[in-house]
Amino acid sequence: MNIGEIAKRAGVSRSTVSYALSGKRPVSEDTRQRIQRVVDELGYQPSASARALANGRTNTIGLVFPPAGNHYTGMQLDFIGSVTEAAAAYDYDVLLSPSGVDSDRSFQRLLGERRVDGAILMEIRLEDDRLDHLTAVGFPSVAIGRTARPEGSWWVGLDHTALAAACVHHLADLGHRRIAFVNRPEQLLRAGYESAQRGLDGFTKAAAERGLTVRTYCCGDDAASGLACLERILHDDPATTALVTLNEAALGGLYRGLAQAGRHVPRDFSVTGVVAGRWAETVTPQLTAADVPAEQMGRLAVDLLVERLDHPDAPARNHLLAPPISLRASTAPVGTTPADPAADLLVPTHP
Amino acid sequence: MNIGEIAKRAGVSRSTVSYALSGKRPVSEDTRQRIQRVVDELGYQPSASARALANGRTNTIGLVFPPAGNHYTGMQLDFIGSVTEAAAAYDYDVLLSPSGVDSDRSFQRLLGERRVDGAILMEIRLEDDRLDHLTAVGFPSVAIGRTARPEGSWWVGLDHTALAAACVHHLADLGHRRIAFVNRPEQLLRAGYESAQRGLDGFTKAAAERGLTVRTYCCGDDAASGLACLERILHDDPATTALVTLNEAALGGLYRGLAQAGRHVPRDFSVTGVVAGRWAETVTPQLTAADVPAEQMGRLAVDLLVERLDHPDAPARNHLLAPPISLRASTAPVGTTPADPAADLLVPTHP
DNA sequence: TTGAAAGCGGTACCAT
DNA sequence: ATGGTACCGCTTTCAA
Repeated sequence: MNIGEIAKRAGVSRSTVSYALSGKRPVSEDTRQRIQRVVDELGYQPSASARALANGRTNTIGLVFPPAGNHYTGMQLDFIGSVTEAAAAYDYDVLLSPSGVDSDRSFQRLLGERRVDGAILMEIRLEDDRLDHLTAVGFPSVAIGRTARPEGSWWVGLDHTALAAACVHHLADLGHRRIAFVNRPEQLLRAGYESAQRGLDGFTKAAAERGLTVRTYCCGDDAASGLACLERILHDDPATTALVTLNEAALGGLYRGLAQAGRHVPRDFSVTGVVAGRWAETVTPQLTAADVPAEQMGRLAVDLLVERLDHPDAPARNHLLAPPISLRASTAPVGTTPADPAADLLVPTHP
Repeated sequence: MNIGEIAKRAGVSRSTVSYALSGKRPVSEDTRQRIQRVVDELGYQPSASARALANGRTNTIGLVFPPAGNHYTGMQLDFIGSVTEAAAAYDYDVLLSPSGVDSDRSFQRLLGERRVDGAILMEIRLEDDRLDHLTAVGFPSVAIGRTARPEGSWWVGLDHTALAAACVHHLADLGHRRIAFVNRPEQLLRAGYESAQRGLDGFTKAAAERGLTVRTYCCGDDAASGLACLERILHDDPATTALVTLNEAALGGLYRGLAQAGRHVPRDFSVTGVVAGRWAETVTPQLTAADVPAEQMGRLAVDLLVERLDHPDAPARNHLLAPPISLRASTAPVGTTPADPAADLLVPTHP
């Protein structure tokens, strides 16, 4: 079923069908209706490939993210969801590309074979060869995250430095003096992941400013690593009373480690960090955290990209977000005394 | 940069370039190398649209899942990840389509505009108009889940009936007599979602078989709903000692509800269900559950689809999985006495 | 207001 | 072993 068939049945030329459907040229109401009737009857829809070939646009955007091995974090997945739905609202489809670096086959296909009109990149590194490549060839793209020199480029990012610092100040204000930092995996930190790097930076500086005693840790993206990490923290400095984490996937393990060590949250130990909101609410006690507005960020990234696609020489735009800390139940003043016996939980040495 | 340009520079015809690159016709080693050199020099890659138009294949598969509002469950997201990576291994790209029903624009585009060679569908309903449509038009697809009449079609599914029943038997064996069932949201159950329907069925029958007293609940896909649901459970029958859940997203809320009600897991209350493994391990205590092998299922679905695409008249194949219950820490014999004082936790009325 | 025809960039058949 | 060319299905310019 192609446009020629429709033309024949409607007794008009192929171009007229094309124009009737696209509205790019006036068509007499009479023939327009005749064509529409045939189209409806046969359920005709133009071939995406043919159209893409003819006018050089695929109406598809690429979503690039590192292959996560087995596990994506909740945050990454929230991005995928929100980008997909925001794109659907513009009638764009989303093509997934699990590519951590420039040279990944999937990334090459996306660009080289012109499968997409533009791309959204997740998990940005401070020096990101994928972005360098895209910028070099002038390919329309928007980053979720900032490189080391984000000026003049398109992105929507989180102010990880400020967020981590805010967590430190929150804990310091509560009287905590010895706190730990639980980062993403060491491999990612070393690769220069923006959130890991800037987060660590913000944490370290704020802690120095407040004169706190700190230790920083890298931690695998899973519960087991979180548990192990927490054991190291308490082993290295049993007097630690709080931690800040960027590692959402490890959160469950951190909590379990605290429970196993007999530290009650938040009475004996405070936990906070930067985590997507709805995941912060699944743990008990609910996590006091700077909520990553993944939904909003995905939508903004799509808005930006669509704008850029519609106006090829529009000046670069971006959004830097710094959501406030949502106070929930995982932080408390250091050295709180139990308010009632019921709070006296998880303490192994109990008469 | 197109194939004509390459041909010109290499001093051969366009067809020779095409054959040299595809290997579908012998080309003298000499010219092949000459062509390859030009290709490498110019970084030529054939246009996906043109190729798709010419040979009728896009080398893309569609992944169809319901628009989830804001929240995808961990399981859904594991599917997306595993399907994408499995597809990448076959050099297929994945196009996302957030479509719950046949009539969604995105679904229409996928099929009508022939954007993909085949599709994988998630969140199957017992009567699924999307699948009916696909089958009717003979479009290659594989379902993750089974309809009411799965014979002769392509799918990879979970034996939800058996899984829910296994959970019941596990609890009954531990001595539990009054148990609750926490299902997916009512709207999904009524829409005929396979897991919700078959799971409920399996639970109900197994409970009857064991002569248990049960209540069944629908519950929203989020922590707050889980908390509310648990409160209802204990309100409706305070003597309830265990629950089975299919609702992964509510799990955190269920746990919190139990803690708030002063029920210690697993001493006072056992929790089990059907949940993706890595999410079962993030909660404390870790959930004893039938682990949904999302990673494996995604891979199998892609394998099946690729096989179907390569052999258009291969007979339908499928995989029905019934993973065993992984014993972790959230279930225990009913009425267990604390082994040591440390276990004496979360009980409000404590001297 | 409409039609004819030249691309878009490949593939593959038919020749040589 | 290689070249010429029709064709995939749609868009758009040029003409009428």
